[in-house]
Amino acid sequence: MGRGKIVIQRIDDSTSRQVTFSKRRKGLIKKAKELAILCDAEVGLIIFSSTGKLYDFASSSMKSVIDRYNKSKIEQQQLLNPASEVKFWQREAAVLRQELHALQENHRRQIMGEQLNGLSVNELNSLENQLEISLRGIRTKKERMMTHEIQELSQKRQLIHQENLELSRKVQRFHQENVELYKKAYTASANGVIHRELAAADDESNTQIRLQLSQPEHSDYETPPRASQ
Amino acid sequence: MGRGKIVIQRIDDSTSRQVTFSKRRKGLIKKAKELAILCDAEVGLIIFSSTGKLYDFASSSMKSVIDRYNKSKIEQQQLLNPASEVKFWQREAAVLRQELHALQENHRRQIMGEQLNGLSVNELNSLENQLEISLRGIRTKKERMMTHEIQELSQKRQLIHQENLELSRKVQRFHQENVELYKKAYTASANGVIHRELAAADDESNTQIRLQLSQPEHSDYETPPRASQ
DNA sequence: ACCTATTGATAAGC
DNA sequence: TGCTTATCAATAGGT
Repeated sequence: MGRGKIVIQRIDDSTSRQVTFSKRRKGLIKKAKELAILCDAEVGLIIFSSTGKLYDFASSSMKSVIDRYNKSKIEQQQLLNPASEVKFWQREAAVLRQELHALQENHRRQIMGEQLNGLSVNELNSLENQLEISLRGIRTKKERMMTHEIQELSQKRQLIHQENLELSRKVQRFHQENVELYKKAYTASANGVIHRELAAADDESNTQIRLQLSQPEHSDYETPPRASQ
Repeated sequence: MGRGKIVIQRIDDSTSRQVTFSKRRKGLIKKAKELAILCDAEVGLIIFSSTGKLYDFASSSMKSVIDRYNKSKIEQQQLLNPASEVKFWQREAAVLRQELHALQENHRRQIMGEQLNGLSVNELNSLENQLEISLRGIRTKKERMMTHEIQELSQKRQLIHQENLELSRKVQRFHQENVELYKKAYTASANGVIHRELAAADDESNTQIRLQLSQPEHSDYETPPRASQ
């Protein structure tokens, strides 16, 4: 829809690509909004420009959408083990180990067996080089994977921690409200017995909350991993 | 765009809402695809119908998009937290890589340079062996460190997650108490205006909490934090 | 950023 | 759900 028809393939000219990106991104987000409103749907849209800038829209909140998405996906494929991610990396590590082992085995067979078949020193040399190159490749890959895993774990932990902080705030807010409501109820009502009960429960919760609240603040991550419990 | 103009607000008739949902969902996904292709963008789109059915599109993979989104979001607010753990490990990995590289470089210099100084083949042989032994030692150490780190991160995540669950329960309990207290206050007090305010705030919090509460259930934290081996 | 000719999306109806 | 068509909305190309 425009002055002319266009083919849907990467726009080569960087300028018009950028212009088109702006226009269409705006349109896409508008339509996402409309769909959410018209059809009472929950919609989340994430866009990264080719330059890496993030644009997003969510009818509720992106967190809610992503959580619901993950929940759906997990429900969808309950066939798979819930420990999928760890399992994945375990499998991956096993594959790498095997790969390595096979290579070593191969190597051994080569130099033990075929040496007798009269390979020249040059041939052996190139064989050795080849094997060393692939070994290095495997090591690099393994290292990348582990680094990646560490990063992902850190990120996830960060997310959970943020959630934790939010929950802490929520607890505090509730407690505040609770106290206020209690005052209202207590001053307004003639019956003090029931309320004294509630007040006691409140006090009990209160101390516990203070403990909880102090935790996230002080357990910063750079601290050694020792579980303090 | 259609036989008539429409107002953007929830379509009341359930049938036409469903029909519109089908059409517009299809259109939205098409446009998301086009944007990704035309502008070389990474796009993720998640749609839940009002009946809860999930529809999604991702130009790469949804995992990739969501990970990148989280990364972006964390980076955005990481201006406050420059001493980040991720950065630390990135640095650490870089250091290890350099160490390795330096060693290899050293090795090369040894066998390339000092060979001219008239070392015997036997001497060179033992030198090579020595270097390989120390290399292997470093690799083993590095690997142990990374594995250890992964285990620790998993454990920490698990701990924080448990904290999270407890906080969630606490929030729920508070909310429950809150509701009860509110009832007391409302029935006992003559002044209804102030309390209606409180009740509204309560409702708002309530929905948010439900979202929060539903989360931990579905994330795969129950996964044993144990890294294999 | 703004302007239109033109294409594309879709509301309504079957 | 799919097809058709009149209409409206998005946008390509230009300024």
